[in-house]
Order: sequence, then structure tokens, then C-alpha cells
Amino acid sequence: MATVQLPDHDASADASAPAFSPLYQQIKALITKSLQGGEWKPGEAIPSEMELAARYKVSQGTVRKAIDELSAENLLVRRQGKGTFVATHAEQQVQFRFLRLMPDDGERGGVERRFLDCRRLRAPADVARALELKSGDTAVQVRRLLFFRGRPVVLDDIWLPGHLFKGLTAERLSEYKGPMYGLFESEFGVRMIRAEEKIRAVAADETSAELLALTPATPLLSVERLSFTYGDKPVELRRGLYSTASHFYRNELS
Amino acid sequence: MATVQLPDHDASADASAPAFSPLYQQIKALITKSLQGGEWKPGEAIPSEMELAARYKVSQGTVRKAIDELSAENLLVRRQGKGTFVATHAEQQVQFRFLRLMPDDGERGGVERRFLDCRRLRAPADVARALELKSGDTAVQVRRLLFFRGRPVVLDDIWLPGHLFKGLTAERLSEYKGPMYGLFESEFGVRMIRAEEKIRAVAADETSAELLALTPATPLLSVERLSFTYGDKPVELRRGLYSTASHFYRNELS
DNA sequence: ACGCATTTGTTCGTATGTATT
DNA sequence: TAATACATACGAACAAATGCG
Repeated sequence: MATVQLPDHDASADASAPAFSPLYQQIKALITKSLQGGEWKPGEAIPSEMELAARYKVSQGTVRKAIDELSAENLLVRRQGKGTFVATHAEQQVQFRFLRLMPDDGERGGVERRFLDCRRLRAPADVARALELKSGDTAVQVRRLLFFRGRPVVLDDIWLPGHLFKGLTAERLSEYKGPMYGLFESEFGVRMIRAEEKIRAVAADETSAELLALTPATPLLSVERLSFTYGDKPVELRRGLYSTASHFYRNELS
Repeated sequence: MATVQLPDHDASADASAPAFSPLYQQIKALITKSLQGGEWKPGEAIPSEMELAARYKVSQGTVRKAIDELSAENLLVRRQGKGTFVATHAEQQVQFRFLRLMPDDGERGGVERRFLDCRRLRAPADVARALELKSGDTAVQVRRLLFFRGRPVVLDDIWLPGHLFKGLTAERLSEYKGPMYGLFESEFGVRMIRAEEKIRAVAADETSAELLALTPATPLLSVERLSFTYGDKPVELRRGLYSTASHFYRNELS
């Protein structure tokens, strides 16, 4: 049963405090908690609406509204006739869900990766701040290249909290087929559900120019991504350099 | 009443044809048509859910679901206790709804504009293609600068279909207080509801460098925006150059 | 090939709560 | 306080998609 099920009114209610939340929001929170706790794993089906309604002692429509919102937030995926499933990064359909770079001509074909580096070290101050680590905490740094049609296009510098990614090595990264966030999900139980990006234009330095096979000072997109898991906890800082000679960053406004 | 209300099945139904749509989708289409036709103007309230239910001879819940989607798409705005309103660009709250550039420190303060140019001419081939104009059709070209805290940060080159914007002049642009899309709405009846952006990194040329008060070859964000009105009709092509020395393009992924 | 059970999707109706005027 | 409008919640019925026997 939902915890504080609408106790008529609260006579001591004061202004500007939420103090109450609709039933379906409470159900939504309970479902989110189960997701966070790993009761249902990515790719799996959650119980049917009827079962959840019975479990929480609410109507099916209330469960439905909770799931509607979770599915709008891409935490769940509904499939008519089959059930409702926990969203996953390890699926063909939505592969590279977070990668917005597109080739000038047509669709994005196969993407190859090359991992340059993967090591554990004390998090630099700015990384520690972004990931909400204590100074001195260890972080994992991964550097990699992405190739579109054989050409290097993206150079990523990725920072992860060390305590969440024990045992992450370049080998495991290389072996794993599919998106990196799929590996994080299945091997480390860390699920990226949202991210914020800050995009700038910068000039390529010597190193990145060589890796991306272009001349120094070429303008590049600098994409700094902060990724969050449940509860808006930051769990990845990713600094990418994108070559936009024959690709562009695609965005939808509405 | 909605037109083709679920004619059981179509015996001749073939694969991959829609051939049917839920009632609430039909209602949504009817409401969209009224919006497009100008029956309710930006900022105005549309009829209440009950009234619409009566008009279309469906239940309130069905109208509600249609409005839910339209409001999720930012075509309508619901306000509890007051009604449902047609979204507008001419409001303080959502001003610069489409501008994603943010200063490195804190919030975006007041933005000043300076219009450099506004003229009518035959649309260049690439512009005509993007705006779906016939070759030879006239277009309006607007060039302007945006200033953040007194400093020039954005240089926009804007192209509009000539036949929709008769009488648009630099004076009218300058006189109008508020976002340009607000002017388009109220003076020309053209409502931007969606846009696609292609973002690249480029080097500043002589002209843009001077206008943005920086040195040539400085990396800049190139933001090409194609804006759409109802029915996914393109009605604006905007090419922006953003200085990202102390600002960044902010994006949310989910 | 057919039917059946399961699950989500759609639609209706009704009642009550909350916000605004 | 009352009227109005959107928001929440319940219940019920049927449709459509899927998978199994």
C-alpha cells in the first residue's frame, strides 16, 4: 500500500511545501525504488499492471499513470501484448541512445571503437567535483576513439567513480560488444538514465589532431557530458572531441 | 463526431498501413486543425474539456488524453483551475524557448539585439530547398547580433519564406519587444512549434570575427536551425554562429 | 491454422480533490 | 462562498498484439 494515502487534509499544511503527492506519484516512487534496488533488471519485464495494482492496493489506472510517466522518462518501455520492460542500453534498436553525432549523408552505419587507455588514479579536482567524490578518491579514466566508416571522428575522455567500477579494464571494454553503457549496466549495475551536455567549439591541439587524423587548430566540437543514474546521482563525466568535417551534432527543439 | 470512428476492421487491410487511429488521436488531429486554422490564438484559452467532449461527442477522458499529448508537445499549456491555453513564444516564462546558449556562470540575464540587415531577395538554391520554395521565390533575409551583458555572442543569419512575411522590416523587428518568434506569431500568424538543429565547429571568418569582437579563425559553434510550423512545414532557416569563450550550448539527453 | 489466455491500449462513466476567480 | 476547470482515482468493458498449445 502507498504510504501516506491522502489523509483527507493536513490541517497544519503550510504554503509552498509539497506536503502531499498524488497516489500515482507515490506508486511511481515505489516502482523507481524497485528499479534502483535491482528487483527488476534491465531488459526484464516488470509485473503486469494488474499484479502491481494488487501489490500496491490501488486501481490498475493508477499504476498505468505511474508507468506512463516512467516510460516517458525512458526508464521503462511498454510493449503491447507482451508487457512492460526495464529500459536497457544493450539493445540494437536504441543503440547509441546518447550519441547525437550523425554523418552528413544518410544514416549512421557501423561504429568501431578503439580503446587507448584505461587506468585508475586519484580524481583531479574538477572531476571529483563533478562526480561528487571526496578529494583523494580514486577514479577510472578511459580514453577511446570512435570510428565512422573507418575514419576517426570522436575522441572521448571518460571519468568514472572508482568505487563503482572495480575491475574495469581495457580488455573487458574491448571484449564487450555493444555500447559501453550496456557493459556498465550488466557488469557493474550502473544505469545511465539521463545526461546533461555542455557544447563548445575549440581548436584541436597536437595530440587530438593526430588521433583524429587532422591538422592542429582545426575547430572541433567539445562535448562535456555529465551522466546521472537514479536519484540524479552523477556517475560519469565524459569529455568528447567531435570532428565535424563530415558529421554534425543533431538536436531536436520543442 | 470524429470522422471514421473505428469501422470494425477493414477486410482489405494490408500490412504496414495505418488505416485506423484511436479516437483520441482523431480528436487530437481535430484540435490541431483548429489551432492551425487560427480558431484559438496563441495565449488564448481553448474550450474546456467538457465543452470539447460535447462538441466532438466523446467522453471527457478521451479529450483529456488528446490534450495530454498536445501539451506534451508544447502546443498547449494546461493550468489547473484556469483552463488550457494555446502555447505562445510571447511569454516571459518561456522566453527564448529555443535558445540553448547559457553563460558559464549562472543564469542568462537580459539579452539585447541589434539588427544588421533585413531585405527581400530571391532565395539561394540551398535556402529554397530547405524551405521548400520554388526556385525564384523570394525570401526574407535577416541578420542580427545577440548581446549577453553587453558583449556580442551570437550572429544569426535568418531566412524566411517571402510570401509569409510580407512587410517585415528592420524597423518592425527593432520596435518589437520580446522574442522574434513572438512577433512572427502575432504579426504574421506563423507559429514555430518544433525545430531541428545541426551543430558543427567552424573557424570564424573576417566578417563574423569583427562582428563578434574576436580574432579570425577563432573556433565558433555553427548552429543551423530549421524551424517547423503545423504539419511539419519548414518556415525558417537560421544559421547561427555562437561564441563559446564564456558560454556553452546546453543540451539534455534522456 | 485456430483458438485461448495474457497484457497493454482505448474508451466510457462517475466521483472527488485542488486551484482559480 | 460558489462556480468553473483541470487533476486524480476508481471501475468496467472491449480492442489489439503477442505467444502458446
